[in-house]
Amino acid sequence: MPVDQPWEIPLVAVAVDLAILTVRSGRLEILLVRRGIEPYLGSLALPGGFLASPEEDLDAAAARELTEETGLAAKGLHLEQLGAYGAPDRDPRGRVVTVCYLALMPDLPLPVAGGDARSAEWVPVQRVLRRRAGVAFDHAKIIKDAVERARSKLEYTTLATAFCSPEFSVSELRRVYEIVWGQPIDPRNFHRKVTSIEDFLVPTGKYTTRDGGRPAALYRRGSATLLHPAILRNGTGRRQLARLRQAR
Amino acid sequence: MPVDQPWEIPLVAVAVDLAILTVRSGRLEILLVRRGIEPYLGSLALPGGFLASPEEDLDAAAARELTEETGLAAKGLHLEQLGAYGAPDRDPRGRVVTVCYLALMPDLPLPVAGGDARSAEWVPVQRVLRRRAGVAFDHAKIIKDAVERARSKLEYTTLATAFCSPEFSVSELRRVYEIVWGQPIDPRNFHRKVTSIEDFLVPTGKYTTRDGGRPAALYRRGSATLLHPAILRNGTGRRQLARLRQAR
DNA sequence: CCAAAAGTGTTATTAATACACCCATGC
DNA sequence: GCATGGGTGTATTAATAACACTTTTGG
Repeated sequence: MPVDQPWEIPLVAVAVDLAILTVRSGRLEILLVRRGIEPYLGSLALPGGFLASPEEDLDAAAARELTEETGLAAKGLHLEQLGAYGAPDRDPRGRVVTVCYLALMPDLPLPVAGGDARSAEWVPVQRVLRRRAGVAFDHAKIIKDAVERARSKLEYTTLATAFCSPEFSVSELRRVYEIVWGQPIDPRNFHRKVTSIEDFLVPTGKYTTRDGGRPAALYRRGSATLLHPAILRNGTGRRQLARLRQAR
Repeated sequence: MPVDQPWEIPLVAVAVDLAILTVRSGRLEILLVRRGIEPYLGSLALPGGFLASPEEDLDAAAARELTEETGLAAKGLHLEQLGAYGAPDRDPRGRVVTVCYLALMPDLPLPVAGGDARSAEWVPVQRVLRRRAGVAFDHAKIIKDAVERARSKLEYTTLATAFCSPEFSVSELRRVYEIVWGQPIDPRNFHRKVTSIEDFLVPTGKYTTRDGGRPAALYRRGSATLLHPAILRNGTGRRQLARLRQAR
């Protein structure tokens, strides 16, 4: 915080970037835009931009960008701050500190036509994480952080439902977990677990057969936000670690 | 991220603030400084300051401030980014975005003499959270976030050891949990749990009687950073909730 | 009929909790 | 001796995991 010298304070440009994740065609994907100007012309980058005015709030800027990029009202979508990225050399044009936000959304048909929506496209995060898709600036690191944040929040919050449409079946919810975590989950134990957590899922009374087989009950998000007990990823528990150790 | 107009980009002042927590005299306390200038002259505030130069990295600025305020090398202390705070009206002097960092340290005698170290003092966080101590700017909110971050990280990481001196007993570690979480923990179950987690605590072979009673084995931090299974706070689990519900 | 997915029951193992009890020191 | 805290044992209960089995649809 400000202490003395109200002069010689370096001023920097502040940008707000968005890591918008969705589960689509069986994969975790992120919305990236093709850059139309230098630097990194033609590269993929996170959608975002500088503050629109010196008075714009960071959260408001993130919500504005989200609407601009997806055409959707930010209201109803999950949007949380991921962190600030401010390495001095991260932008060749000069000092830019970016505050990045994480957004989660279901697989919606994007009316990608809004003012700023240039060539936005969904890119599988694996392509970015495995360096198959080069992304501009330090965005690969940001995307890595965003994915890890999403992965860990599925464990102890009800956020997985943010990837689902308003009405979803237990197996659709399970597929979200499986895709985000990249590992299979026992359908039977999962069903029991999520339906027994209070206020996590509220039955709509409706059923669907869109996944084939016996009709599945449809649920809406409940009011719970924290999961107790948590739904833990395999591979991080002690038992799993011991198993891995044994298997060499 | 930068899209078009390389002009008319609002420039803002970027500050780096520190929420330095420690466990001291049986309480969780935070290092605050008494402001010597307007605004909020005379109020308590988080230590911090503007970037020293347009080239300074955010993490480096946080480490520099930490050293300036505590006289301690940032190396060895836990320092992580908490988030960016950028409400447009948070500083009456104009637009300031602050990137806040969380630092945890043991109860060390601070050689508070370093250049910038004005009147730094340890303040019990309860005094701030309960609005007994007015703090400048939006720092009450930042402190609230810092404490909540610390509390939740004790659950699933080995961070509690950051509050302990290099060699500590199990009960000293337990006291950290009890103080940060504000609730008693069964000493016997705690002992068993922490000593059974691999690479959490490494025995030094030494013993101490500084807490009275039978000599306690001294440990150093192990290499583990994540706890599996986690050490869960009471009051958040299902059983506890059910109990509370029953008790009305 | 069969395939496929939904959902229930059962059992074994692991972890959390509560608490009885013994141990090793200072005084 | 006694008080104090360190540390182990054990029984109960809850959560996890593995998997057999039944249900209900589409074709």
